[in-house]
Amino acid sequence: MTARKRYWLMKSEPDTFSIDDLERVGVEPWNGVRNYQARNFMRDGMQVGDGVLFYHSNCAVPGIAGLAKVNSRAYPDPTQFDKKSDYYDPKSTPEEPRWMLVDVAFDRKLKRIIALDEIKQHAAALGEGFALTSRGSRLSVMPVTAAQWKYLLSLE
DNA sequence: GCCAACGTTGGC
DNA sequence: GCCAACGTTGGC
Repeated sequence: MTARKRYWLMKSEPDTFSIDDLERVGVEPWNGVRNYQARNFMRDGMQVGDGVLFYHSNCAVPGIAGLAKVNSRAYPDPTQFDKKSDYYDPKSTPEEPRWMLVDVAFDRKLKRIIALDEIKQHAAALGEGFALTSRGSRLSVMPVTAAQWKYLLSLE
């Protein structure tokens, strides 16, 4: 039995990894998440086939740039064991890995970027609990309800 | 590049 | 287990 499809928003800095990069490679291990809450969403919440809003952060026009899909169950992020990686975590061991990731697969680019600016204007419709529009939130992986998903894509 | 907001670390 | 110091995120 499969559980109902869930929805997520995942942030990426386009200078590092953009929706175009994802389109090029097809599938990408979402490495480098070093926040427990974000990890827990990937580890405990994500299922293969879930929908992902691919969000561009820390750039000229932050916003939702495309759609992706969760393409694997969570597994240990290999970069945590790699001493040469920026994401190396000396406190993590292969026996007890601290950081998990999922593979993310390209779905499609949006016809246009749905800018954060614009999303903020719909904050009321999206609800108080939405981490993207709640002040000061830096969460890089967050759940999106089916209603929020539908609403956001209706802006496209 | 600035800096507010937030999460984590570590001394006590 | 408190909390100050520090590091990071990410919009602007």
